[in-house]
Order: sequence, then structure tokens, then C-alpha cells
Amino acid sequence: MMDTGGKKIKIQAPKGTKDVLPDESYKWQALEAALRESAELFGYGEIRFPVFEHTELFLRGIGDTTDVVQKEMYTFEDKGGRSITLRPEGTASVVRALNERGLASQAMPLKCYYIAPNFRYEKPQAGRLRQHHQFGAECFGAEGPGADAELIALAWFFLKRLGLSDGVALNINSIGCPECRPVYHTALRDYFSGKKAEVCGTCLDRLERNPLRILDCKNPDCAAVAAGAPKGIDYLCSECDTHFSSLRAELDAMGIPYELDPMIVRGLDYYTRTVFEFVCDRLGAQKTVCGGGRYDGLVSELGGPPTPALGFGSGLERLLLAREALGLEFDRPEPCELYIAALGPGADGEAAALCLRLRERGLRVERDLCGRGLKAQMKYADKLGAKYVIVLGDDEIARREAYLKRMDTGEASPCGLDAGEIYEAINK
RNA sequence: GUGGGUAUAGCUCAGUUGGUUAGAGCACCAGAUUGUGGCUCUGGGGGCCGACGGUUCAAAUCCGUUUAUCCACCCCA
Repeated sequence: MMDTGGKKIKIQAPKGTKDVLPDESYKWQALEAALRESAELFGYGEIRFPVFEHTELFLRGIGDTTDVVQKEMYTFEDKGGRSITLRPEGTASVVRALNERGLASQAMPLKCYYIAPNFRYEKPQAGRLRQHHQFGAECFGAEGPGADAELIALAWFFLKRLGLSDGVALNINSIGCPECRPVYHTALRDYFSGKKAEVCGTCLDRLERNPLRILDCKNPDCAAVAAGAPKGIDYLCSECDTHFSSLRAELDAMGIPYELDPMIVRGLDYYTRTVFEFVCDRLGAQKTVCGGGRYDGLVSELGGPPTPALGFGSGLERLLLAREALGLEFDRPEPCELYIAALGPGADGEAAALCLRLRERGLRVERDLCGRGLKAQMKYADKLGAKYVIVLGDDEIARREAYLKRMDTGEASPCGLDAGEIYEAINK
């Protein structure tokens, strides 16, 4: 709320954005800590990159026929006349950054992760925002199915660590490579061309642009037609087929449960071979909590050396929603350990100094900053969950001694007004 | 971009067939014999009833428009 010439107007957060205030940020911190630890256990190092990029990067990287590029990007011209876009997803930026640094000279495999905001001009709904945050992991230089298995294992690992393994299911598919996919596309086109009357308008459009997407249409009529469509798995070339079955064997060996889902089609054009998603069915319509796959062609598409690669993205907001749906809570932050109630202006300096000395020793200490009376300060200390309280008045300062009161039992014992002594008394 | 629901205090919501100065609970602040929290009691601050326009003697209430929000489609994390 701000006052502009007598009229109060409310300025609210832009559509599709969310604030995280201190009473909730501990959840984000705990979530992020779990994600970072998981990534690092798997040998992934953090990468940081800008929030905006040249628009061209996403046009080439994501594919200019995708919905993300066609209608969801925050694109603008900067003062230098460059076309700039707020990053709608992380993979293109990672590839760009690594190419720029000379990917070919890096030790392979190169594994990195990020936790970063993405921006898409969408119509918000449950689990879908215009600014959302993703945990992403990308692995470069590993062609074999072991990399796919390890990446999926990482996703499985952090989801389990977050307590979501029971609420989440893994679906995998292989959409083939530039060798075998055209064969399948042709088969799909042949199939759907004979059924044009039975599918919806957008699917007719998809038939031209990307017939794979028809398989994913939620329209019941289209789904019925799609059910009889040729299966991509039957058209994989022998290399892709071997890759996919080896991946499944490794997942089986690790005991990671999954379903084969021929309907999985990722909406980003760069995927090849393995695609997968973890879905939480307690989550409403936007229930994919982690999705990714292999993108062997992207690095060279963006000007780098031909490099096999794969990765996933996982939405932090959805992870938090999933935990909430399952009734899981995060530990609250440590409460205040000591509250110093100062009485009268003479005590303020003493209280300020004690607070600083004790904070230097690593203690969470608070004191009155609002000029409140003793009773109000005690109430506030209680609200903070303070474990101890010291009342500092002229008397105590003159005697250099005060009572250290335990808030849970109410008992108080004398304690000298010395940071060291107070610290010892609290930590004994 | 398409469709539906909802807009009253910081939060959760009441508000009778249109009728005086718009309510409760929680939260916040201050008191209940001068320096000690939780329980209880009392009091207080805080809303132009989302915004604009219309009908009416009279609108939080009826009508229209708009904005926001929620949910679904599309797409995605």
C-alpha cells in the first residue's frame, strides 16, 4: 500500500509470482539444502548463470515451434538494441556457458547442477507460475546408458530424501534418435492421416508439426485414436533399443521402480532417446515434479563439439506442494536462545553490548528494539520461543549480576553480567 | 489464448427478501496496585466491502464492465 496524492493504491506482486516471507523461507532453505547435498553426493557441481540470455539461444536451443518459445517467453529489447529473454529453462544456458568455456577441453563426464528461477508467460494455476524455480542437473560427455541410469537415480535419490518416494511414480520412454525417429514419425503420420476426422483441431496442426504430441493429447477422442497408434518402442533402431534396455536393466539392478509410458513426449524439441518424468498424483493437473531426458544433439546445435548429454529439471514449488499434500513438514529454525529484557534507557547500551558479545560466541540473542515495558518484553520473548531471559535494570547493572531465567521451568539463577559467564551458564 | 468459480480486517470467514455509524474468531498493540511470559478478563488500532459505471429515496447486497485470484484446458517443472 502506498499513498499517491491522497489515494491509496495497492501494488501487488506481478501475476504468477510468489513472495517467500521469513516465516516460510526455512522450508525453501531446507529443500535447497537437501537438493544440493544430493547433487554433490552424485558428483554434480554447482553452476551459476545469468537470469537473461540472448533470445537466439532459446530459439535455437529449445526449438522455435515449441509452445515455450512461441508464446511463453519474456522477450524485450535492451537499451543497446539487443533482443534479450528471461530464461524460460536452464538447459540451454548450461550448454551455452560450457560451450563458451571450451567444453571439449573439460574432463568428461562433466556433471553440474543449478537451483535457479525460470520465467514463462503462462496463465497461472495450481503448480504453475510465471516465475518458478528449478533444480536442474545436467551431465555431458557420457553416451552410455549408465549416465541415464545415474541421472534417474539422482532424481530418485533426492525425491526419496524429501520423503516423496511413496507419493511419486517414475515413467520412462525412449523417443529414439535422428536415425530412427523419422521412421517412426512417418509411421505415425500414416496412421493419423487416415483418422483426421476423429481428432481435434490442435492435433491436426500437430500432425504437420510434430505428430508425437498427438499421443499426449488429453482430448478423449484423440486419446482413443492414439491408443491404437504405432508404438515408438517398436521403431527404435538397434542402438537405441540396446541403450534403452540397458538403462532398464540398471534401473532394475538399483531397485528403482518405473513404468514404461509410450505416451511421454517432452515439449522441448532437443530430447533424444531417453525421456522420463516423476509424477505425483496428489498434485492436481500440474503433477510432473521432475522431468528430463537425453539431448545428444543440443551441444553441437548450439555451436559446441558433438557431445552426448542429458539432464532433468525439477520444480521447487511443486516439490513443496507435493510434500504438503503428503503432510510432510520441515523442521522449524532454531528459536532464540536468550532474550535480554532491558529496563530504562540506562540499560540499553549494556543490553546491546551483551547481545553483540554473545552473538560473537554464536548464540542467538534478542533484545527489545521497540521501547516496550517489561511485561510486553516477556510476552515477546515467549513468542520468540526464547529458552532463557535476563532482565537488565539499573539494579542489575550496578551489582553486575542478574537472574538467568529458564522459560520452560520458570526457575531463575543468579548469573554475572559477563558474556563468558552467561554463555557458560546457557551451554552447560 | 479458451472455459468455469471467487473477490468483505494481516489470516479464516459471517453479513438475513437492498435499510442507520460493517461484524466474529485468530493475529497485532495496550492495560488488569509501580520490575517478570504462557491461562483469563478489559480495551484499542486496522476495511471507502477489489476497481469503475448503472438501477434505486437507499447498494457489501441487484445489473454491466474491468482487474486480481483460484481451478481446468493447452503446455510444462
